[in-house]
Amino acid sequence: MKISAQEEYGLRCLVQLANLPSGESLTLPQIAEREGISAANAGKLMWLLNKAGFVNSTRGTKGGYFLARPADDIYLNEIIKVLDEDVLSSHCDSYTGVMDKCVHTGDCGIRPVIVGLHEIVENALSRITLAQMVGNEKTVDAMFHSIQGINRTIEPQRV
Amino acid sequence: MKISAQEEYGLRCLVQLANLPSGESLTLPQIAEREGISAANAGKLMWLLNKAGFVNSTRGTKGGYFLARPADDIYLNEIIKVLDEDVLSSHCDSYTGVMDKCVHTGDCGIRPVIVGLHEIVENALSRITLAQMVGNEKTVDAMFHSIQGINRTIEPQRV
DNA sequence: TCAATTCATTACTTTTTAGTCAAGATTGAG
DNA sequence: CTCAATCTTGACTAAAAAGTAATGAATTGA
Ligand code: FES
Ligand code: FES
Repeated sequence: MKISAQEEYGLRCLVQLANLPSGESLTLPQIAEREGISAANAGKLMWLLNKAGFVNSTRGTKGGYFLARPADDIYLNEIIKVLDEDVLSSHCDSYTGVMDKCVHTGDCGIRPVIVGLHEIVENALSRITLAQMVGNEKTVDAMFHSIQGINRTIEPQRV
Repeated sequence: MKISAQEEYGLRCLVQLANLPSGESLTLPQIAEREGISAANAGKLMWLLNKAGFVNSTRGTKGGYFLARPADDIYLNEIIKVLDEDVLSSHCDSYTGVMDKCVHTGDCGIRPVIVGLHEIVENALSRITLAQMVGNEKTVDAMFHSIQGINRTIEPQRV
């Protein structure tokens, strides 16, 4: 269970844009430098994010990328869904071994656990916006734990 | 954020062994058939799990694999740690782009989120035993949600 | 003993993911 | 208009993960 390179770097690039004063934009070399990746790689990531509607771009001198929507309106689960295709809905089509379909047809004790795990992650991500990732480590860490702390699936107790 | 093939199939093979009546064992072809993977692949997985101490094996006719410990004593996070190396503790060494180290030295808003996500998963897995994955889909699903429901990180409220 | 069965280990091949390159298109400045 | 800066796009290359093959070693039973 790990995050892919595309998710990691794509997310980082978006945070760089979210970090920007309103009206400004970043070029590929600028993004690349700030994240320590190559400009070519940044280009590919921004292309994906552009296609998905998270960023807009302008060409030519003074061109660059900027967020297409307000950062506090973009939730991380939307981003992750674009950067790494959704496996939650197709688990049994993805891990088929040498067969065409999962062998545990119908009754399966694995699926609820794996799918449940992915749901937990999805759930956690859907509570965080891009805007909330801007800031220093301490602030973001506090935000994360505060949000996840509220993530209770238990019913309120009666007193 | 997805589970790797090794995690998926390794876990499945262990569940097959956990499913077994006490004293019995499964050969590689048997495991392979039950999981719809090749015997060679099953062999590699079982080799890993054997090295890690989750299963024991006997050779020769009537040989096979069986759990080295009681299934209700094996937690999923231990298994996953063996099947897919731990990324939780080394995030900034893994995604370094073209540099040697992460660029956001010291103060980073990404790390707490990524690390936090992995912690959530680790946490969820550490609450489930292999024994709890034996059973039909409905039972396991109920077990999973019941356990995760209790997974609250919020302090008890004062009244 | 000897042959069949089974695990053990390492090397190899294939597939997938990650990352790079190069040619093209658009924009703005002078 | 022309040029340099910049994004766009698809093909290409490299690296990592997944899966296969082959050889060797232990065990059992005839
Ligand atoms: S994992 Fe797909 S049916 Fe069990
Ligand atoms: S992700 Fe490593 S320092 Fe930010």
